[in-house]
Amino acid sequence: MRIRIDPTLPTPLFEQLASAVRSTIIDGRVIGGERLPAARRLAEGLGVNVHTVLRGYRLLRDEGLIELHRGRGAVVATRLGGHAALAGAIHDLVDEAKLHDLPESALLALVSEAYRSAPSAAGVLRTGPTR
Amino acid sequence: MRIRIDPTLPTPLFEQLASAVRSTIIDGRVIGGERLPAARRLAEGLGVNVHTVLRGYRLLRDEGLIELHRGRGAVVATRLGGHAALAGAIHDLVDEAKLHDLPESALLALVSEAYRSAPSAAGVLRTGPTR
DNA sequence: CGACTTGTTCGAGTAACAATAGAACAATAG
DNA sequence: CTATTGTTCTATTGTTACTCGAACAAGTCG
Repeated sequence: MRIRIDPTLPTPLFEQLASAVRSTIIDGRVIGGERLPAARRLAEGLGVNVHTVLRGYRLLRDEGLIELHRGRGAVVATRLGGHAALAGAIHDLVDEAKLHDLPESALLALVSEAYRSAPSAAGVLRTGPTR
Repeated sequence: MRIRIDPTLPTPLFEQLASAVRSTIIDGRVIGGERLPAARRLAEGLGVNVHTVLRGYRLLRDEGLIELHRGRGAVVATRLGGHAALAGAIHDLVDEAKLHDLPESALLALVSEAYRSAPSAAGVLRTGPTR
């Protein structure tokens, strides 16, 4: 896994780090259970503070993509298969958006709003007879 | 067209305003060529500064959704059809994301990264056993 | 023309946040 | 036990974002 971080970009460092790792997980380039580098070591390698790396890791943990354990480090969550359809849906959407010359910011805003107004997965998954 | 903004939310006011107007346009609840309220008047009605409203308008203008003209006001851009496929793609993606229990923040990050499929560089990360 | 409307630009102040740093702590591995 | 690794706490620094006031410029309309 190769991660690129650019301090000159407006995007926060911890977010760049999280995005890079997230992509490798969603794309299936790392398998569940695989161990990520220790925060202190990675921080040194990237030339950033340990807290910055840990913040990125914590972000991914909150998203359910990795697990953090003291003494054991950061581990890619198992039971993460089937993201292929997700990656495909994302690709389709981006294609459609660029077809309409819709800027990234507008696309994100629309997705965000759709996410909030959509029913939760749990609700869709059946909760007994509807009438 | 009813617009509601909440100063207590972490989302910037101008962004809340832009999102509200954007939705009404994408959903087709306002027709192309239709005129939006003048910034000063809308600002007074919402209890915010004129700049806040104008910044929201400017955001939509940069997205190509409206046009701004001095003396004439803000007008919904014509030639905005064909967003149906876009709305569909968004819906599909959100469904898929919720099926995987993927949080909104993670979804937005993935879409964002997919949109600009040309990252920049500096820094390396290796996976596998941490020696 | 001339008064009015409307968006634009300049400048500024406050708040929020990112990033860094040091230290001590708790759980896990070997 | 010893070393590793994430967690928590406090603190500082620099930068950015948001909101706002006032003056300006371009257009509209009688």
